[in-house]
Amino acid sequence: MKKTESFFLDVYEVVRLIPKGRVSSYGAIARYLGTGKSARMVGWAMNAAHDQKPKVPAHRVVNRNGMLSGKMHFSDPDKMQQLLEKEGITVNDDQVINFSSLCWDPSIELG
DNA sequence: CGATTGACGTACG
DNA sequence: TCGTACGCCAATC
Repeated sequence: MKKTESFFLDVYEVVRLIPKGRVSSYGAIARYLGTGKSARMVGWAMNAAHDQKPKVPAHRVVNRNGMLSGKMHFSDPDKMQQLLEKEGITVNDDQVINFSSLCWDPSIELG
């Protein structure tokens, strides 16, 4: 069984579940998937998210600080912030404002 | 097969 | 508050 593959798909699935106008963190997703400390694997999965047919809203995934650490990996660095602002999320200095309230933790929201 | 890297997070000083 | 160090695990060199 391709463990890594299911892990990637699982990450994409969770990311798609992030409601519009909300954001999540790599660590929160990692913990929900059971990887726990391996939040890097979530980011690594995101690296391949561009190739996914169902478009993955990777712009809704930021680090635990609410900083757009992955903006540079988008087609255009500013695209990520534009998408977030388009959904009603305020971004300043590559950082999500009021992130604490906007943080969408799957381990909590999904139960 | 060993060393390096990385869209992270926590710990320590 | 900020910078450095370490762990985590898979992919890449």
